[in-house]
Amino acid sequence: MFRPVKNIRTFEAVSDQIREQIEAGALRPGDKLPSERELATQFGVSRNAVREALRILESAGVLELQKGATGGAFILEGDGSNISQSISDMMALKRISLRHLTESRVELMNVILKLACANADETDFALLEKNIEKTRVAIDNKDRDKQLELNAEFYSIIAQATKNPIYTLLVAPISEVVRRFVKEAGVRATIEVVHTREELLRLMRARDTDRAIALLTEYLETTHQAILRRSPSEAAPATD
Amino acid sequence: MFRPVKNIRTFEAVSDQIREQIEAGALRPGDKLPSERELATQFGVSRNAVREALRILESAGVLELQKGATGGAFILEGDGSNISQSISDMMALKRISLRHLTESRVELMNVILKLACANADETDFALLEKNIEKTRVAIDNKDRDKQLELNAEFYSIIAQATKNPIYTLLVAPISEVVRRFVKEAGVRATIEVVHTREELLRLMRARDTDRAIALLTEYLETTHQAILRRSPSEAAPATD
DNA sequence: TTGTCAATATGGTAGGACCATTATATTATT
DNA sequence: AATAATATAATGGTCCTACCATATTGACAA
Repeated sequence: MFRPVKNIRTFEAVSDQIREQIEAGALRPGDKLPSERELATQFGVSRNAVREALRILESAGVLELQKGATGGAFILEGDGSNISQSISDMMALKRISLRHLTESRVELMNVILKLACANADETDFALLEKNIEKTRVAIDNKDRDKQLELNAEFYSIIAQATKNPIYTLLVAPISEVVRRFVKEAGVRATIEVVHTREELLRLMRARDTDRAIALLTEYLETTHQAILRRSPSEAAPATD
Repeated sequence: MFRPVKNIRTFEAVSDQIREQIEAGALRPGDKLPSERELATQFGVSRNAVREALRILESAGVLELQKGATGGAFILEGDGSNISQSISDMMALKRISLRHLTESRVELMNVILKLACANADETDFALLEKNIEKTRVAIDNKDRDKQLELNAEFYSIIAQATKNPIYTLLVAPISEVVRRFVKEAGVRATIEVVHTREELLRLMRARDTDRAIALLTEYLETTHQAILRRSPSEAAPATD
């Protein structure tokens, strides 16, 4: 029984070491790393290798790179938005069908809404109120991009109300893919969505979990049907 | 009202274009990209920029780089396993706690198990049976790595039984992170897990959704407690 | 046929050069 | 003295060239 020959690449060794420092707590959010040139000499590698390592960590949302005299690599808080990007990537590779998307969206939102009803506080409700109001304006102005953005935000706020950041991470990519479908299909939002969300907010405030779930499920299914009517091509089954 | 000056970096433009090709379906899993040098000339940028773009996509789990004469960048299937690294990062930055992870795991598995009970066919059951049998052997042989691998596979099979690839995508990274914790904590598997899973399989075959969910939830909570007992440091509350 | 070795294409690493941006120090101007 | 303009320096971003390590292929010899 032999051990596999280690084939670690230079830039991996560098990014691993930086990750270790973060895990150990030696590097904390807000900290600044030495410059690329300095890191290169400290690690004894080329600046290229350092750059690729930093690039990985940047795309992972671990740090941020700033230009200029006082620039450099700064450790971030980490909001997980990169995870959403990854899930989006995976969905693109899987060629997710609308049916699969809607099904998981309904199930996920059921769970999230249940937890949100239980854990939401007045801050969350206020955010939802503000979001609904902005949505009303966007619909009046026929600003579709803004409206789609607020749409994703709405579900994101509900996810945050669960007080478990993982749900926020899961919701974002799903909203993103839905947004793509909606945009392609050219589905237009009516003022009804505002009414539905106001009603949903009322039910959440009343902690009426069951009715809230029922309302949201019905609404999501309606959206699903609207997209299907507009773009029958998307009704085709995915590759798996 | 002015438009923001676009400040997109070269390697971002490259990785974005590749991502677009994937989203559009022009690039599919298994496809091979031109060599770095060829891409550099096609994009009209330096090989450095191409490499950084490929590095990002590689770390995102979108593609794989192979050395040698017939090497190159190959588009991957996208199984979501790379996302686990991002989740680990967020946990290192104290944005996600083990409690968060376990809670969402329980909720997610509840949903998945419900759908799996409804949609699983004999093929899925056979896979689960084989997995359980292999787990029994691994435990007898005290092969912990193998056992942890089979553990993740078990949940993956259940996710696939839902016939919705999104769930498979979501389960993989969570299983992976849990695996890491279990390994670090040194939690040992007993033959009991085999019994539990056999019972779960029985319930699934009987389409007894409620009892199946209850059993799995209890088991997952037990696992959570076992990890906490072994590594009290992880019990520390997160920042939010 | 089989094994050996050279050729070749690919990703990985290195080092140097220069550009664009940003903050700071310096100088000139009012 | 206060302010504005300018030079300076540090940093990330980009490009180029060269070379290394690896993996496949094909030629050649045993």
